[in-house]
Amino acid sequence: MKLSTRGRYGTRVLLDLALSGVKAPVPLKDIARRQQISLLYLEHLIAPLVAAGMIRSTRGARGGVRLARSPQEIRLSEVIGLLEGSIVAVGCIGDPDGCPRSELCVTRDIWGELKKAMDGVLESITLQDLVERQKGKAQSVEKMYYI
Amino acid sequence: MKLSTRGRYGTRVLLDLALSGVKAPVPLKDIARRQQISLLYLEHLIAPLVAAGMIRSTRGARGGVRLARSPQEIRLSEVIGLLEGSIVAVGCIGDPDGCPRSELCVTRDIWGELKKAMDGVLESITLQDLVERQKGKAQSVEKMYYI
DNA sequence: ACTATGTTGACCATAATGGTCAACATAGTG
DNA sequence: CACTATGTTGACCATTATGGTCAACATAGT
Repeated sequence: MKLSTRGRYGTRVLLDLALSGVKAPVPLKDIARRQQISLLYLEHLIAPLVAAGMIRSTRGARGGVRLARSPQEIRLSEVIGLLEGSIVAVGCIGDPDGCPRSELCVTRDIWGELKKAMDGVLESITLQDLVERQKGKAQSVEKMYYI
Repeated sequence: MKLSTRGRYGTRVLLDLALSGVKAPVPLKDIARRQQISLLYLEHLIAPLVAAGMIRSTRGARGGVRLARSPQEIRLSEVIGLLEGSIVAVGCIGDPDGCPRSELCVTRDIWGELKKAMDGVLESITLQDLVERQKGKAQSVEKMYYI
């Protein structure tokens, strides 16, 4: 049970975009270099984000990608949902008819609670939160170097 | 990102053992039949649980497996940990030197929080809790049939 | 026209998942 | 003692997910 690179890379890519703060399209090449992700892989990574209208892309020279919404309006739950599929995606949840003992099944309830706990965490964090945390961290590191 | 059958089957097997409440060894064959799990797969499933001393096995005729501890003392966090490995097992967590930017990485923190949330849920549930929930459910279903 | 980008679908290597098989070890039973 | 019912172990296998690459293409600037 683990988070794959998709969710992690994707989140970093979005944070990269949010931090740069520019409105102009950012070439994937730049993001790939900064985040140390293969460009070829990155192209596939962002496809679901583009499809979902979370980022907008521009082709051609001076093209690239940019956030389609403000960072306050992008929740990690949505990001992870797009890139990893449903968290704790147990077959018997969501498809109640899949399991004949769904009514009686206690363990099923547990996986549901687990999912809810994770959703809660991710729902509560927006891209803007990440940006602020990042800025805070960078600052404290700077201070450390001064001392 | 999903829970595999290992964690789910394993939990059901333990619940099965706890519900039967017998001290005598229960043959894997019986558990496999009740839980609809292939016997051959089940044998492999329980290996880590035996190795960890959560269940005890007896070979030979009239052998089988039984809980090595009381259900109050078995937490789901431990079960899932044994069967699925660490939840949200992101490489960069646990191995702080793996990632050069671990100090600065904000997303890393998020995965840590996610893990904590899940651990919290699983830590709080013991096998005994499952037993009681199950009994409650069975009862309410009975009532439904009476009406 | 040319070049710099993103898009798409095919392809591939590796590992994880879910499962089976066969050989073996061990404990009871007749 | 022979036999049978169990659990143990390691090899094996098919399918899918993961992580990635390649090549052909579409499109927008210069």
